[in-house]
Amino acid sequence: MMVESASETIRSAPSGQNGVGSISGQADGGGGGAGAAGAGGGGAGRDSAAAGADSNGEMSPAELLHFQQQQALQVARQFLLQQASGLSSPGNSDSKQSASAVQVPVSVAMMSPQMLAPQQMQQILSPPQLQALLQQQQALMLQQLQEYYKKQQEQLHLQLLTQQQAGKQQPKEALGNKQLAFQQQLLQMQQLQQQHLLSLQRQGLVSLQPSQASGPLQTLPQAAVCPTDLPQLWKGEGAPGQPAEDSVKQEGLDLSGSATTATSFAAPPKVSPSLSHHTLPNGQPTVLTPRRDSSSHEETPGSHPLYGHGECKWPGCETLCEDLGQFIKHLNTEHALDDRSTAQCRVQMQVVQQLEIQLAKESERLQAMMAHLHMRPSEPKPFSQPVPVSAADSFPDGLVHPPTSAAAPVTPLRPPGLSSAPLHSGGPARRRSSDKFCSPISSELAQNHEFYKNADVRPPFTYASLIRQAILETPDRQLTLNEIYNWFTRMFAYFRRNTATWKNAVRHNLSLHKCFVRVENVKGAVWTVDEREYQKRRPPKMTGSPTLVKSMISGLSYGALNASYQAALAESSFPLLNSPGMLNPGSASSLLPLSHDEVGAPVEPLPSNGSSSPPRLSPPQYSHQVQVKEEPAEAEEDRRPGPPLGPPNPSTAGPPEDRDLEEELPGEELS
DNA sequence: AATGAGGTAAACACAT
DNA sequence: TATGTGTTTACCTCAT
Repeated sequence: MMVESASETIRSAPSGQNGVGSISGQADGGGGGAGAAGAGGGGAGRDSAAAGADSNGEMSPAELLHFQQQQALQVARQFLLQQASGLSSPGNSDSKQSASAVQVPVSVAMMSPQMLAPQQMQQILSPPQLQALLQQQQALMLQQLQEYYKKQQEQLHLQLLTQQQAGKQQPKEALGNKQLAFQQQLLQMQQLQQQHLLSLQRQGLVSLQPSQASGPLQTLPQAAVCPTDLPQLWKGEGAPGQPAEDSVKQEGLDLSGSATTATSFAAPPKVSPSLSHHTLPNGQPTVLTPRRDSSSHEETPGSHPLYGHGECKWPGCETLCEDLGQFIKHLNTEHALDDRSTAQCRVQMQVVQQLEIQLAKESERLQAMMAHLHMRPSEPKPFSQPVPVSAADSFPDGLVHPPTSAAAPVTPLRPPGLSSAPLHSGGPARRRSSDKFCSPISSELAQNHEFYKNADVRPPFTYASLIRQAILETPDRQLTLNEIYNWFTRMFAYFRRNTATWKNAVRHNLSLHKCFVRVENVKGAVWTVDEREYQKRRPPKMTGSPTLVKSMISGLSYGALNASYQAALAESSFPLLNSPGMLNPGSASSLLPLSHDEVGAPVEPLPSNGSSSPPRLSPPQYSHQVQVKEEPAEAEEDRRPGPPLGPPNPSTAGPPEDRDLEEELPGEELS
């Protein structure tokens, strides 16, 4: 016990909330503080947990692997986007085309999580956010890598030139037809490098000695960074000197390493939100230094996919151009429609194809890995839950889980539904606010089921809402404490650790909230949910909400969310799957965008009293609940002392289904 | 600044 | 006695 609690303490520290405050950086500037604060207070013997408080997020090897896989995939995707967009643009030089392109949702930057510890980030960010963040980070990384590659290319170029034309070598401009061949080779080389990079990243474990390289790939060691090396990239250069050490150190994939990794993502260059990402029309995020930022901003309107950072982005060309006009000129002269350009274009095409193939493979691999690594938790336990084990996959609510895993290999990375809540709240996702605003827990869960199941991310729901969800998912609406625990661990990777902490929290919540009713059962005590009480506890304020929703969304959009992204957010945010009949998350979300909130809003709000029962909910059910609670005296009794109610409870016997529906709608929605 | 909600830690009682 | 379960209290953070 002692041990456990001790470790718990350590772990819990990070979760503590010094959310935004801790600027000191991951490891823990905050940790100590938080710990101290937390422990310090109480008069009673709180032994200071402060001592060991170390916020290092811990990742098991499996988790780390998963994480790295995700990164690799993201990188690949990014590459594809970039390559693809780069490919498409060459033809026309007019800036309008820039509009095309895929957007990389990166706006989350504003959250400037840079200084947060991994754990904190997880708490603060929702899966979608994390994902966006990851993308952002990877975009940055890519940028770095690309620049690196370019430099390497240039070097190679020069080498070749010097070798073959011993004499005056004019930079790239002077490239003649002869150089064409070289250039193509270079491009292919680049392609190889990229692929290699991907695979290396995938493996994560690979570390290369800077010196061992030979030939054109010489650069790989530095370029081929495993996630843990990223910080170096961000810092500037591949620091040829360190790689050996770092790689060795990180090869171990120990916890600290993983923590570092996570952190590294969180602590990218300190780019101000506005600067941090610029998503070029071609979907290529550009990392802008403050200095350039301004200029790029100006350019943005008339930017060109092949133009960024004041230089030509044409493969192998880094010609500096003062402005877009000059660039256009350059483009027309240097990269006009000729053999060379078409050849390069062809190469680029191949690169894209290769990457696509690579991506597919990687995706497949990831899927397999995840299936292997995370299956365990979801596997039926000997435990035998009174309820359908299937619960994990089919929510009673009638929610249908998106065929995520099967269809989208990357699912874990991109939870289908972007929960707006977290974005909105900006603070710890679990905060009450999030609880209220976020999409219905059931739908959120349904949509991100796989994600939460596999990613060690703290779900943006309150314990109360989670407990409720767990209970409601069962056919008979009741669970023993242990079953609740199991549900938590089964559904959320996050709760597979820190057990003492969250279990305590669960118990605490069960006892604390009136909405949870303990019922004596034959086998022992089971917990049920008093929906009415649950509804009650929601503050009235949220009621109106259209405004809130809007503000929320606008808040979300804050940065530079493009319309589509916002729309997506809006959609996913309020997928009220309400209509009892059709609870198809997918369809629901797609069908009801913003309007939902309105629908949902009214429902939720009704905190005041029974009246609350959301219009369309099945009143009967509520009445049920009401009855239980109706009698203050009895209710009370019911509750705590838990006078053995014969049949666990009304809800059970009767109309589970109805309840489901209704609950889903009103309750969670709002919450 | 006050208040409420939620999270965490811990003490304590009770049952197995 | 060791554990698990429940309850309660205290303190903290955050949002309103």
